[in-house]
Amino acid sequence: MSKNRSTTLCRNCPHQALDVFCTHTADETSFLESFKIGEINLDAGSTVIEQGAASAHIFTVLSGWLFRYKTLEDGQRQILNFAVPGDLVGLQASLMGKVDHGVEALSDVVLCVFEKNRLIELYQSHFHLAFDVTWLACSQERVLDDGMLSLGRRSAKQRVALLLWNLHQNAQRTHSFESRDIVPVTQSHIADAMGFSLVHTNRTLRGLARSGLIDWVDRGFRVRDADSLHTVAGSPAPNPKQRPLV
Amino acid sequence: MSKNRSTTLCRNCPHQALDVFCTHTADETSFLESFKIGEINLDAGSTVIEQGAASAHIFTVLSGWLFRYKTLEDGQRQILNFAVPGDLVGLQASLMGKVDHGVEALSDVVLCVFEKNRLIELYQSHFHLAFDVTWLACSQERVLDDGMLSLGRRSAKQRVALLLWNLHQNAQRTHSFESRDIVPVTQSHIADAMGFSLVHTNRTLRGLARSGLIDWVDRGFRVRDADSLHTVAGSPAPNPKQRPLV
DNA sequence: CGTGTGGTTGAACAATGTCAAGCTCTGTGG
DNA sequence: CCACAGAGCTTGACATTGTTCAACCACACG
Repeated sequence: MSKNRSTTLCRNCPHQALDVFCTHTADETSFLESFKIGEINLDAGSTVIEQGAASAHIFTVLSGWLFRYKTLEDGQRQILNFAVPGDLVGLQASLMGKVDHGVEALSDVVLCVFEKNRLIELYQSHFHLAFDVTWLACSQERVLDDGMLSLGRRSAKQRVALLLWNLHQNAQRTHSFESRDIVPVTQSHIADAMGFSLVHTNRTLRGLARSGLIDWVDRGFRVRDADSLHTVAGSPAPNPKQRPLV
Repeated sequence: MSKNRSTTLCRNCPHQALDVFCTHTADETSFLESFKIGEINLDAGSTVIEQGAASAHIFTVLSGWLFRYKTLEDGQRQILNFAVPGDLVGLQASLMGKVDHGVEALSDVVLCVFEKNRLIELYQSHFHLAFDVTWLACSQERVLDDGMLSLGRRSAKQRVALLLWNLHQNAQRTHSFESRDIVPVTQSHIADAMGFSLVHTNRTLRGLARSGLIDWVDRGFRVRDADSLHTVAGSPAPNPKQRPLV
C-alpha cells in the first residue's frame, strides 16, 4: 500500500468530467464530501475484502481495476465480475453482514472509503442518491445476469470474445487502460472468469489472436479489431449510456 | 389469467406471519397499502415480463413460483434464478428502463402490483423501506453470485443437488410447496437453470433419484433426504435468517 | 384413439479438462 | 556477472464430461 496522500475532494472528482457519469447537484457533492472518510491506495494483487469477512466500509473505485470472486472448498476460483472506476464495492457486505465473496485489486487502485454505518444517513437525507445506490446495485445485477448467460449457454470462443470486448469497452468508458490500450489481466483471470481451465483458455485466446482480433501481451491484451470481436461475441447487449455516480 | 378478486390489504399480508420476514411499522404498512395499486393472478406458464420489454410496474410475489431467464438469439435459454413469495420482480426493469431478461410464472401465481413511477416517492418518504429495497437487490445479487459459482465451477451432480436443495429450502421457508412437498418444475427448467442439455440433466436427476436423495414425480420433485442432498451439494451457503419484506 | 408434453435411454461425437513438458521473461542472491 | 527460481504462457496427448441424434414410453387431454 502506498503512503497516504491528501485526499481528492468530491467537488474535484475526476469522474464528473466523464460523459459516462451523471452529475451531482452542489448539495449532493458537498454531502458526499462529508460522507467520504478517506482514500486508500492498494497495489495490484492486494485483497480489498476477504472472502467471508465483514467489512466496516463501502468503497468506490476512483481508479484502477478490481474483481470480485468466490472460492470453492477445493480451491477452485470463480471470478464474478470486474469493477472499474465509478463502481461501488462492498455494498452487499455492508447491507447483509458478511457475504461469501472476496474482492482483489487487479491493478494498482485508489478507492474512496465510506463508513457503512452512515449509509442509512444517505438514505435519510438524500433520497436521490439512495435511488442511485439502488440503481448501481441493479446494474451490477444486470452484469451478473449476462455472466450467467455466458457461463451457461455460450461457447468458449463467444464467451471469451464477449468478456474481452466488455473489458475493453469499460476501459474506454472510464479511461482505465494500462499503458498503450492494454487491459491488465492474466490468462488465469480470464480462465477463472469464464469457468474454463487455464489450458483451454489459452487455446481460445490464441485462436482469437491468430485471427487478428486481439494481441496478447505480457499480463494483458489489446483489442486489435473491436468490431469483429463484437461480432464473434454475438450478443449486442449495449451498456447504458450514462450511469449515476456515488 | 383468473378473474380479478378483491385485493389483499397489506395489513393482512400473509407474509407478515412468517418467521422469514421482518415486520413493518404501522406507518409503513399503511404507506405500502396506498402504494399498492392492485393484484394480478396468472396461470402457470404465463409471461410476466417479456424479454426486452419495459414494464410500467414493479411486482411482489404474494404466492407461487416465478423464474427470470434470458434467451440467446439461437433460442437457447438460461434461467437466471427462481423467485418465491416475498421476492421483488421487475425492479431492474423499472430503474434501468428496459432490460434484457424475461420473467415467467412457474406455477399459478398472485402478484402485488406497484407503479414504478411512484417508487421514488417511497425513497422520499420512507427511507427505511428504500433501504429494504436495496437490501433485496443485494440479496438477489448474492443469489446470482452463487449461481455463477455453480455454473462456472461445480460438477453436474453438485450443481443439480444444490439447486434442488435451494428450491426445497425456499419452498419450506415460504410454504410454497405444490401438493405434498412437491416443487413444481420440469426437467427442462432444471436443465435451463444449470446450463446443461436436457438429456444430461435427466441422467443426473436419475442418479440422485436412484441414490434415494429425491423422487422425481410428474412435473416436479420431492426431497427424500435433505441432509444427504446438502452433503452432495457440497457448499453450506446458509441463507440469511430474516429478510425485509416490501 | 390421435397428438403433445414430459420423461428415459443408448450410442456416436464434440467440447473441455488433466497431465506433462518446455519456453521466456523477470527478479534475486551469490 | 551468472545461476536459479517463480510466474505466466504454450503445446501435445489423452481422459472425462457433456451434447446430439434418434428412438421409445407414459400419460393427459381433446
